[in-house]
Amino acid sequence: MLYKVEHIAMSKDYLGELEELILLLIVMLKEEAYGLAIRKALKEQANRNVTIGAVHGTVNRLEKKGLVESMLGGATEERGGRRKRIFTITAMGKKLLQNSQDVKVNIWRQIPELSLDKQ
Amino acid sequence: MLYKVEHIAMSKDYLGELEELILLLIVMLKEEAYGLAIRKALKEQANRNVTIGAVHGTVNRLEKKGLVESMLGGATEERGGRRKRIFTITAMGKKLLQNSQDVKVNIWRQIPELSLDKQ
DNA sequence: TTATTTATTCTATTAAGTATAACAAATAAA
DNA sequence: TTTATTTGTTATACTTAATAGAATAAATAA
Repeated sequence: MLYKVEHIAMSKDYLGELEELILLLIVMLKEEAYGLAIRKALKEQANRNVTIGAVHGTVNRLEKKGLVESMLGGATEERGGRRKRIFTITAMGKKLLQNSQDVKVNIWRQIPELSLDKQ
Repeated sequence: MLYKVEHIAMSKDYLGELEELILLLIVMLKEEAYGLAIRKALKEQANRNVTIGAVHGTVNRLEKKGLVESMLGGATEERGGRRKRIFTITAMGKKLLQNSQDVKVNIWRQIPELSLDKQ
């Protein structure tokens, strides 16, 4: 059968699961918020093993949506390797991140303690 | 070019964004956790307008993963309409839900208040 | 120049999220 | 006892997010 397809392009007003985590980690990591460091933090903080490709895919999406900005780090550090691409959260990113957490905390508050106790 | 595709089927140990929200709402709604009520709660609690198809798609996925169970509600209530399919969270669901929130709360705790203040 | 290190980008694919329409089952009304 | 109305779930088609794995790029060191 046929379906009417009416696609109104607009940026979602909420974050994907990995998007939220990575956005949080970018805030946490500050000046050290770049691809590999984010990947490491995901492992340490969330026990998540994501590939570096997945991390970059996500930060690029976040940047496209205007939730983060990026700039290249200095090249004159005494080490080999390419320059880091440092990410920082934007005002819009902050708002969305705060809201995502608020919504969940609010629901948690409406759940009586016993509901989630281990039997 | 060619890529080796080695698919090891295994259930992820974390929740998608909507999965987490709906799982939380199922706990909150208790005996009233069925499709339409979940949809309504998403609107009220998270300001999310998702279609009923999206809700059922998600709860079915959650059940397939063993994170919720469902059973049909009584039919003898004084109202028309089909019987409700009531969802309850499983022990595994609880564990995952608790962990998802713990991870995020932990990162939030490592972020100095000022990092997210409005300028 | 070549090797090593540190990092990002590209390609292909699966999984999650979504809208819309169709269908099903219960009671109420004709 | 059919038809309407209400309340609900299922099916289909599609877009976006998440992912793995390989390739590429740019910096310093040998």
